[in-house]
Amino acid sequence: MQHISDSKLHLSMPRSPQTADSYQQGCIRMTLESADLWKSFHSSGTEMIITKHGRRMFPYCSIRLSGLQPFANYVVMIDMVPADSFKYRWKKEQWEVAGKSEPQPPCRTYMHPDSPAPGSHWMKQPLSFLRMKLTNNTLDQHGHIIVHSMHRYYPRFHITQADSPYTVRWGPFQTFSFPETTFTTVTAYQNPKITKLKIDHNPFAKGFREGGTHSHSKRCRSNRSSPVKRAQLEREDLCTSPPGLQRMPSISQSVKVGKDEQPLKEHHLSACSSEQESVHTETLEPQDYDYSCEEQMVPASVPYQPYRSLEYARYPLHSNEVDSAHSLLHPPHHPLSTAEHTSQQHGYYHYPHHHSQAGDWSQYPLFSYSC
DNA sequence: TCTACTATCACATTTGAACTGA
DNA sequence: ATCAGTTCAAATGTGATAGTAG
Repeated sequence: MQHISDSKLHLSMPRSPQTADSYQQGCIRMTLESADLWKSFHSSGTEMIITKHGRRMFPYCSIRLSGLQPFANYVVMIDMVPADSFKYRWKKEQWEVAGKSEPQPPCRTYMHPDSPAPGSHWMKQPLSFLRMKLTNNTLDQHGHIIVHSMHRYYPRFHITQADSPYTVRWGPFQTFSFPETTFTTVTAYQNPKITKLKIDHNPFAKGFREGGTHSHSKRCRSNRSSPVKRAQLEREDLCTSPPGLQRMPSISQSVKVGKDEQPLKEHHLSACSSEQESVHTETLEPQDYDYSCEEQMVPASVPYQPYRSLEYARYPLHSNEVDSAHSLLHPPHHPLSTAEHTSQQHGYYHYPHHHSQAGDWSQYPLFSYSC
């Protein structure tokens, strides 16, 4: 894992003799849009509401890409990675560890609706994952990303050259993540600072807030629409295909930053498929870099850290200790790692972690679902 | 009793079909 | 006939909170 001191990630492209041309000798860059917004949330401890039927993220993931081959097709995906192996609770105005994490829910990967698209398309404008939803319903049938409540996650972006979603699993991946996008999942907001931030920045939040109808005594608990209508809506939602363009105004600001370029550990990639899950494997041989799949992250320079009791003091997370914090926020793992791990027969990745509790997260598929 | 989750509310915003005019 | 721009109804998403479940 490499640490870079800014929000622009910079990756060396794998040089393939078969496909190499002038463009491939460049590098893929990914910039987090709304980095300032993410950081302001992160400084208070970002919380993401999750619901049974799926809830959008706010701030939502939006990135800018460069360094792609203009005429080559790419698929861009996102998934959620546990930031650590703890469960949290909100107590006395702060987050504290409430024990070990729950067993990992079914992992899903959300494919950007434009995928596959040529590099020129991806580089033309920022791409957002506004429509991606998070749910705590492990039986979800809508393809939403499944996460546990009261756990910490961070989004991870994957880019691969592919002409169709069905050939994705055979290609080399480049993986990116941003520490400031780490968040805690909740079913109801805990930190009032986060609530205020969301109301200030999220246009949808104004509707209810400014409506002036907060009195539940006036409310009629009967449904606004009949059960038949509601069921119909749910079916429609099930069939909804993502529209192309987003008209929601962007509040993002691209952050101009440095350009540290760091080669990462090697990943030998192989793949096979099950019904809905693909198997990506790698061997870790630091002497022999491949770059076929790599992940780069940026350390967050933000004061917020969850409170940890003495019981967990051996896993310090302090803003002054960027490296140790980073190893917790972003364990030195990779989705396409450790070929020998037996679980890979079932389509999981092995994540090497610093501490034993992380064993629950050691199996992590890249694709169990795409939407 | 406590904590976490779910359902429900009203309204601003988004979406896309329908319409209009060049 | 086609395209671009406009209008507007329906759909969507939002945070707060009472009720429920464990």
